[in-house]
Amino acid sequence: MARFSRAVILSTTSYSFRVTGPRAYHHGDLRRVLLRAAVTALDEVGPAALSLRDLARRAGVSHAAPAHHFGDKAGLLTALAVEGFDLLAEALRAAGGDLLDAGVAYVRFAVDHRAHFEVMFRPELYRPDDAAVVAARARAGAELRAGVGGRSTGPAEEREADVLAAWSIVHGFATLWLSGAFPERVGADPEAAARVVIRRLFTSRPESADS
Amino acid sequence: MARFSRAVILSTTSYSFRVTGPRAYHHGDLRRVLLRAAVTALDEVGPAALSLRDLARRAGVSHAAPAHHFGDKAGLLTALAVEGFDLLAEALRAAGGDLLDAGVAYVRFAVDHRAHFEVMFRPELYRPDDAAVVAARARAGAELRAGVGGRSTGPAEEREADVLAAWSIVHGFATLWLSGAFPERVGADPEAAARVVIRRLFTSRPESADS
DNA sequence: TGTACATCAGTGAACGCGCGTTCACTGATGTAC
DNA sequence: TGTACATCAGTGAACGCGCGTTCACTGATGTAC
Repeated sequence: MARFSRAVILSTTSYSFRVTGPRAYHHGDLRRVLLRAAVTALDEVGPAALSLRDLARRAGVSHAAPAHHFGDKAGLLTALAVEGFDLLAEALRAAGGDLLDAGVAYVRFAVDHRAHFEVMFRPELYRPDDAAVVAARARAGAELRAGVGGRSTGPAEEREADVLAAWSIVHGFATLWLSGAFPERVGADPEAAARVVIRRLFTSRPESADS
Repeated sequence: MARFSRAVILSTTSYSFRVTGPRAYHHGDLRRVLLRAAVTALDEVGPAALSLRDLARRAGVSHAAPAHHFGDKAGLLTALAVEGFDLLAEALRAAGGDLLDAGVAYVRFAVDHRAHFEVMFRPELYRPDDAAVVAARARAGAELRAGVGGRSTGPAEEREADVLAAWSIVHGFATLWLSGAFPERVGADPEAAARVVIRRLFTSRPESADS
């Protein structure tokens, strides 16, 4: 488990936090710059209006340069999804094994990394069967199960249902928050609101305990 | 309340179920045919690749015809969102005031009307401030609160949190299901799986009752 | 019943635009000698 | 230390395509008389 978490950290680092890449030829680190530009562009115009030419413009390189690194748009978004799943895995790991903290961390990740989050769960935008994506998604999934199912002592089916319930409630909260679906009275602090909502899980309500 | 539900039915009817429109000039009911074509196109290629010219091709009319009815793509998706919110309101109303039934109905709506569902919660695709959308969204919201908060007897803040929790869990389940994020072992029946997950809400888990 | 007219849904040619893709190229870097 | 060469990230011109938009038009329908 400790070794596994370490692997997650290293992987995340190599995709997102390394300042100087192993191969900085002419530009310096165009691959990373393009990924950053993609995040900005996704935040501004959304996935539908994203184009490689626009990213090249934002990065100050010729329009044909992005193809050298990612091939096409799906290739770029595949790299972004890998980065996102690794960031999520790290966020969940850092939250420890507590259900409430892990849930809040999930919501915080979605709000802080909106572009990554929206790409990750829209597999038609990238290549979900890519080996790096499959591995990164598995790492995030393992952290998710550790954050929720770890405290559960019931039968396997119950633990599985607990994981799905916790995942659903935090994913739904994050998605609805990002889309602006909640009424204003919910407030402006997603983490505080998420905390209140997540507490409703696995906590009985007197008048519905019989159902 | 009975009058309100009636209004929902009428509204839904006018947008979706009326076979002959009030104005069928040359084509017959091009507006409705284009909306149907949009649903098919959204299911096939997603919102990013949707184009008015493609819809015209599918409907067998000239490429300039859709502009007469919807102005632009956002106008068409606004009409689709209205239709979607009314269909959702009706589905929730038909489920009655039971939390579990309403939750399952929400998931069933998302799976059966995937195109509508995906557009509804992506406000950047349409005009969320359009009067018809605001009204339809309010109708669906009222049904949602009736399906969940109606059984709650606690203080207002608790009822509000209950509604957000229930909405989040069913919305998250539907979203994750549609994106194919769940592992295979969850099965192929979304309603059965949703039922198991929704039961976890407001039902205490022995080992976490203290948190 | 018949005619003349107004309405307006839908046509189709034309336009400019941004896109992805191709491909011969340039030139900075790393390395062999 | 210096030179010659191989590598390959990034260039830029060119292309064809589908898009949204415009606009004069066509022709079916409803209605006034």
